[in-house]
Amino acid sequence: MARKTGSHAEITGPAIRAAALSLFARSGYAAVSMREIAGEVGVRAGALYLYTPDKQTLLFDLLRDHMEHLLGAWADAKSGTTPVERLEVFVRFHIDYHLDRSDQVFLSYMELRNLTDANFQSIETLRRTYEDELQAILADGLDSGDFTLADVRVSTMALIAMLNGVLTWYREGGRLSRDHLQGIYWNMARGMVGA
Amino acid sequence: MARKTGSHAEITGPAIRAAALSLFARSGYAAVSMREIAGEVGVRAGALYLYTPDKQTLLFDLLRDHMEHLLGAWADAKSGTTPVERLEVFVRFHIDYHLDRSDQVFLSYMELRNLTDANFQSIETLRRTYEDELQAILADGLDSGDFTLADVRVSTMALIAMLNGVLTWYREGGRLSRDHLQGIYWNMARGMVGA
DNA sequence: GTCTATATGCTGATAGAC
DNA sequence: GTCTATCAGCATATAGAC
Repeated sequence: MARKTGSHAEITGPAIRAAALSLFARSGYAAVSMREIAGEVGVRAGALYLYTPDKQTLLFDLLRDHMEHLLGAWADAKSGTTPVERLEVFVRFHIDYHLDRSDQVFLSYMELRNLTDANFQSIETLRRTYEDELQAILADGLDSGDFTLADVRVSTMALIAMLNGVLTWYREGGRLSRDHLQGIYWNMARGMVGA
Repeated sequence: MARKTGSHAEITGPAIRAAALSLFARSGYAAVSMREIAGEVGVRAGALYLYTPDKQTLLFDLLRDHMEHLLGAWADAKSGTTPVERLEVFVRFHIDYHLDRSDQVFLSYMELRNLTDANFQSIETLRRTYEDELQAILADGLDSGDFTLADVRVSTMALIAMLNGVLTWYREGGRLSRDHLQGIYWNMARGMVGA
């Protein structure tokens, strides 16, 4: 039954977060005003403060939810027995996730510097946890002799940077299908780690 | 002979640009005020407008000068006859340049969205010119059979993203020397292109 | 060349009516 | 739950004194 009052808590809350995500991703946190976000949602600026104590918390909640969702999705997706299999799963998962949630991903590495120190540390911990998942795969592959690489940490950072880069240029519906793209990146990743 | 007037045009102009570069890199263009820049230089906000028509132009000039300097430095540094040699020179040059001018490089891919459309197009053209230098090396190596790669454009973007990533984590004076770092990245790059 | 003073407008956030 | 009205402060940029 649709309610007849002016109450829209279940709608407005998520709408505010969606609008903030989209606007922050497009223009940057510092360049977006609370009035703009409210305008996108269809309410006045004051109404936003029923859903967030302040603008900083709005950003932080977006980043924290993203990181937690990413870690949960990876926990569900991770599979494979050999390091090579597990690396391939990681590469394909990472690309899929980044293309499906490009705004969240983009935000989460563009707006880190606009977090307060405490909030930044909190996000950094989550991000490091995700990096460690890849690092563990590489370390296992180095031990088992499946991979040939000079430095596990450097390879981890290089792989993540390479994969993140997809966001800066790939557009769905263009020359390359997503599956084809993943295949190309998986080949490059394999070459990077000497598999 | 030192002049005795209050005129400091030769000092203040560059100082403004240096302060803007540093502050924009640390906090982001939108979050930095003209007053902050002036404060860093030791003048009042109004004095900045003797050196730049507005804040937008100040940002644009920093990015344009960076890109032009990068292209000039690469023109001086590029060498090697075989594609493999030329790729190694590129990898080492790119890392050196990025570590030597990390603020400029960081700015030039964090603040693109704060440029006006016309200014953005201008910077994009320069950036694409640089990318094309790497892309030409890969295309030559593919033709000659020195490289094995599925897609020249994808490999170009992947290599650049991987190399840019150095900025996000490498700190001079740490566990790895710069030369060691370059060697590791060169090995990974070689693996990526099947050389 | 730099200063002070100022214009005009937008900012994040709050108080109280409905 | 949302609105209107408002606060105090800071933004970019300019004008005119020195």
